[in-house]
Amino acid sequence: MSLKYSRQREEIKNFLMTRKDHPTADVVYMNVRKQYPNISLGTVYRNLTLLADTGEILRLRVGDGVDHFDADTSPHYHFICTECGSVIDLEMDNIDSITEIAGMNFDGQIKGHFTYFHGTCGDCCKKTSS
Amino acid sequence: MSLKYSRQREEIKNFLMTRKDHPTADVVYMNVRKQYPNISLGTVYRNLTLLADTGEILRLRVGDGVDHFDADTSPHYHFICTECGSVIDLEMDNIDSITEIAGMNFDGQIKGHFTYFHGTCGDCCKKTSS
DNA sequence: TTCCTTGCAAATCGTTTGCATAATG
DNA sequence: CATTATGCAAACGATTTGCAAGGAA
Repeated sequence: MSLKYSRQREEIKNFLMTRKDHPTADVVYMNVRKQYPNISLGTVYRNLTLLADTGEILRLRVGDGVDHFDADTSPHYHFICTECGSVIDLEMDNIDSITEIAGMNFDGQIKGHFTYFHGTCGDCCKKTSS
Repeated sequence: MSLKYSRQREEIKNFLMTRKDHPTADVVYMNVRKQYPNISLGTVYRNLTLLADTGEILRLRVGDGVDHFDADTSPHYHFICTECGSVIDLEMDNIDSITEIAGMNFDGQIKGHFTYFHGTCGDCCKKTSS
């Protein structure tokens, strides 16, 4: 089952690369529709899944019940604002050591971890204090 | 909107306290039904949400698309086996320092983090190697 | 009697899938 | 030509909700 080119998939990936706010499938759909008005939500979902499976994009499960997607596949962490729901990249030191810490008293094999931070983002801090 | 006693809620919480495998709402429903055959799934969901909101239980979003629930509200971490999907408690040192690390270059306010470890559990390691 | 809780069923939401047709290699 | 991708609509699974009736304070 080799992949064949598709303009839709290309456009989906291009759109994702222009955004650093980790859009949901629906947001991708809304935007790609500007270029391809006939594209269907199903096609968007199929291609997002395809791109995530091949490792070209990341599927983020931030805990709000909706999947978010990220074209930046380099290792990094995310922050979710509990006020406005925005998903923001964090620039921080590597914390892979926690995987070792977790494995110390565990008899299985730990391969990695999913971590996301939560709190109030910069913008929402200003709104609240004003 | 103060809470009123309900046998169903009591039984749901009691059942959760007997399990350390972090059941889903459906599993809770199946089991509580043994005591209360007429209980509805809706009631189970309503009470699980209620108990989670009051902090009496934890709602775990482990990334498999289904919510899991935990009556152990003491701070601890979870491991999810990618083979069998089981959710297991981890006994490990505190890693709250990662919240500080994450906050160093961030202008918002980080309140905490959700971390899930994944890999192959002890049982599945044995199965695979045999 | 007030108001929270229940059971039931219908509704919702995000996502997946079947199918006939279109596009790619 | 063989196969993958598409659009559309229907199907799905988990969870939520409206409502009339039941139970707690």
